[in-house]
Amino acid sequence: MAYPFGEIEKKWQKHWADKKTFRAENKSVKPKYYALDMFPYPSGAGLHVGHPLGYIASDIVSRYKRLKGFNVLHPMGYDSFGLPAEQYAIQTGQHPEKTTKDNIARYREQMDKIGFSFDWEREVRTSDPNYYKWTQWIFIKLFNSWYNPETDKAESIDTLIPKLKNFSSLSEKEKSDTLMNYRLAYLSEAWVNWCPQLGTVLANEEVKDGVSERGGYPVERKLMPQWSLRITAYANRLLNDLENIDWSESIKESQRNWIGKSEGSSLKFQVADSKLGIEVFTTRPDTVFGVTFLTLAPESELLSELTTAENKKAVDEYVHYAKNRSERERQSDVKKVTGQFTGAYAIHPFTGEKLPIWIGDYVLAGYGTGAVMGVPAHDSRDHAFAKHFGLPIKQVVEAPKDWDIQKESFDAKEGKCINSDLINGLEVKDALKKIISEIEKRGLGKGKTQFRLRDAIFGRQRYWGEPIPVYYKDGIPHVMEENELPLVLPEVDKYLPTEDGEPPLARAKNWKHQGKYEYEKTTMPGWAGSSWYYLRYMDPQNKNEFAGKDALNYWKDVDLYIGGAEHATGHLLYVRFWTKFLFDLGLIPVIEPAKKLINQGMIQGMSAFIYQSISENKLAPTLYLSNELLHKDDVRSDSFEKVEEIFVKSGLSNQEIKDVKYRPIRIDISNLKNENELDVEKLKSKKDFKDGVFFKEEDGRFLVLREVEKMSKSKYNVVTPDDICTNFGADTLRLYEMFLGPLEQSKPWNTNGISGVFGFLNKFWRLFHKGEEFDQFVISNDEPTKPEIKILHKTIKKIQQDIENYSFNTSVSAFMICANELTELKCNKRSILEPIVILLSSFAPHIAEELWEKLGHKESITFAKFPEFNEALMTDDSYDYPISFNGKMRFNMELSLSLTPAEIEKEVLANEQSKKFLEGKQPKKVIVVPKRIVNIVV
RNA sequence: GCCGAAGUGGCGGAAUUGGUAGACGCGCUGGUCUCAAACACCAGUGGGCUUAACACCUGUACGAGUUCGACUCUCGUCUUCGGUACCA
Repeated sequence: MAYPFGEIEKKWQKHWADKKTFRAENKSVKPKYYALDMFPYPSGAGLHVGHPLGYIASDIVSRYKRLKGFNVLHPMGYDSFGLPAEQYAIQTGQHPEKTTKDNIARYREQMDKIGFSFDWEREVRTSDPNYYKWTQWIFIKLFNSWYNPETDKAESIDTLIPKLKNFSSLSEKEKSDTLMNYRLAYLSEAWVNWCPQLGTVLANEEVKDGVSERGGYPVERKLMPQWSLRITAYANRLLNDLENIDWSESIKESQRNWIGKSEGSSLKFQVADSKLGIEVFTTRPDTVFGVTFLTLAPESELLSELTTAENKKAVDEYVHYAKNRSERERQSDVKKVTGQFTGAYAIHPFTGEKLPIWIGDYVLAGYGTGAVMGVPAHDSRDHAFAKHFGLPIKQVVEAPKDWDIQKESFDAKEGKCINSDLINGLEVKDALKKIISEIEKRGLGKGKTQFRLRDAIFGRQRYWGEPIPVYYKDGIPHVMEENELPLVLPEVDKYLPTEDGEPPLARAKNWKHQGKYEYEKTTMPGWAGSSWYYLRYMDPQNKNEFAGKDALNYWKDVDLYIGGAEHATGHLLYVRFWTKFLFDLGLIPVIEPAKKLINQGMIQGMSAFIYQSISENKLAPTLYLSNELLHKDDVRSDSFEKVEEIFVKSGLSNQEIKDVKYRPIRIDISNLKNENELDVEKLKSKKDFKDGVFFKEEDGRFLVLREVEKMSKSKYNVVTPDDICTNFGADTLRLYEMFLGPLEQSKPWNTNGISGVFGFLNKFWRLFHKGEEFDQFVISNDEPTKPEIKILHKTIKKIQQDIENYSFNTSVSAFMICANELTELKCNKRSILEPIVILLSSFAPHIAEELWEKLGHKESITFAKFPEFNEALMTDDSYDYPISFNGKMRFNMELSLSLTPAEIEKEVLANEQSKKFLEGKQPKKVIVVPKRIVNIVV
């Protein structure tokens, strides 16, 4: 008989909600602890078993910290603006707000069933006007700020104006345009990732492999006026401050790569017979004597002036080609070298040589100056370009012997400079210093640091996002007054772009600032609201401020932040950026949002595939083959003869039958009977499959192919936590998700081990109960024995250490060991069990509350005190020493811990068994490690 | 290509500063209980050798090395997963 988890869990979930057990106070004498989960986007698919993994971990820590006497802030909310709800709205006409509300209700219901200790009074939703009012407010602050390089922080734009020459004499439009070059939120013409299918631009990190991350649509480059945030101003600080936060090395490394700092020099090349100059950025100015050509990006503005008449046609054609080559193509054939000679030449600033000027799409317009100096001998890309177009290759750094510079470039930043005039003979490191100072002395350029990081495009041509609080007056953008916020998202008749290609907001009727001025029509990107939500949780109801000073100063920053690693270069970079910005303005007391970050591993799904026939002939019925049939060596098996028969009957010709192909298609895993067998009848009840002909294995089973993939609705492999809560209870789900393995590791979901965890909870329950049905609560008040005390203290120590190391899988094992040992001792003593219930309460709170109440406590176990362990009570007087000979363990020997190493040695050597292994020889050496091991070298 | 993480039984995974490899759980085998099943309980379970036991050999991706002693440290090789991709 299983313990009554159903009743218990319902009872305590209600109790916690009614009593507001987990309410956090903004004023407290207790130390604070802020445990934050990345809030979810409430998708229509509901919560799957991957979501709670991190939530359970942070919940364990939160409950543990409460027991340790902390005032814990553990909130939850919803990142509720975003594309899927809008796509759904376009399809169905249903307002995204409605969809979002419904989805949130479902998420909430699912989360409530798992027994999280969230303070629900602090819930935030980014799509709520009371919330996005402050997102807009921060945008206005960004607009009104610039980054002062001298103070190295953001300041009000007012401090910039006195530094600008002749500013007051400029026209309004000119003033606006000038300041736009400085504002941290600014409007500019920018090359963007335009996704025609989604009808919007995407940020760099929303594009994966040249297609949109959501939906997988092609992305092309387009020049458009765009609102952007000047995150690049913070590049250095975003990089340097990584040193001081306890985040995983892999996340820090991806941020470092994303920021991509490189040091080098700018260098100007004069164009021959022209006033034009071309500035390049290079990290290897030491190779300047190896330059044999220059390459410009196809987007370069200089092209029109540079290109000679006879090359104009070819250049135009190339530019056209390069522009229309989608990002995807560019990326998929990186190896393909393309380019075009402009006909123009540049003058080498040191040697005066004439260098041909080329364009090539391996040069990116957005990085550096959009121009590179070609040093084919020491840069593999330049090398490939030079080889392809037959340009000379000139070696200027010594390479290892037998290195054929014509065949392969020598890119390493080491060796002696050769053929290099004034830096001849210098090591690269020294040559760099010397040549940069020479470049600076001659006024050709200067030492420079370049970042890969680009400014973040902030506008989206979409409906379901925060309106940007900007209006246009005489073509000049103005931000709204703070007291006019929020700028509420207007109603529209359709969620599609207008016929003229304007964003959906252009459909809003009479939507004008003060009834006169056009509002900005783009909305903010998905990451806007999530860039500061951790602050709003501190004071979510505040009507006057984004959060009150007292709350901000009390909670400060997040102590533990848990979420997916996929946000490494998106959200996690933006939230750091906004934090630093708000700090610069004196609005918050911290420069980093989270001290500690843990990336929980992804819980993958097991997709199921079956083979489907595809034929050109429409008359052909669709056949489905069991997994193994296609892999049989003898394809002419009985089944295949039948397959052909069917096709013949449908009127297919021999050739058409030959052309029939089979492809694996995903089917919903709810159609499976067990691990790899399909319930054919169930699948046939679905309309897409009802006319299919299914071919089974000889034994009558229809097998599917299982493959581990990301768990997602579109892959039909989602497992929700609900069934487990119903069948085994939330406590089992919580323990099981932790027991699966280390938190940070990705793993496919399988329920094979769940009975073990469930069995443990029942066993634990039985420690407190007697009778046939284990329904009589019986506890003894006897004094505990020494072994019982030892078990208790060992467990306290282990659980505490494991929680502090976020090693939850091993704590679950420790609980199991503890229950096994106490069961063995038939221990039902209050003095042992009571503290263990407290330990367990962070992991399995419902059963713990119930037992706690039965133990006679009136208050929730949340307010109990975490027991302390005493090392002295855990140790025995003796230790069972493993005795090894030449490092090989041979036998064990129980020895008193009071013995000195010399005494141990004597005892061991005197032992009968030792004599056998010594074979009469004298031991060369005896190593005794007290309380560890004895090793005898023979 | 580059960066990061990781390779341990049939499976998920344990193993303090280098100190009994395989904890705990699943699965499997045998048994007790039961009319039967479920639950529960007991015993066993890396591989090899041996009729069997005692014992022995071998074993943490592979190959070397350091050490009294290596899953753990060093060097090299291979594989898998994740991130990233012409950033000059």
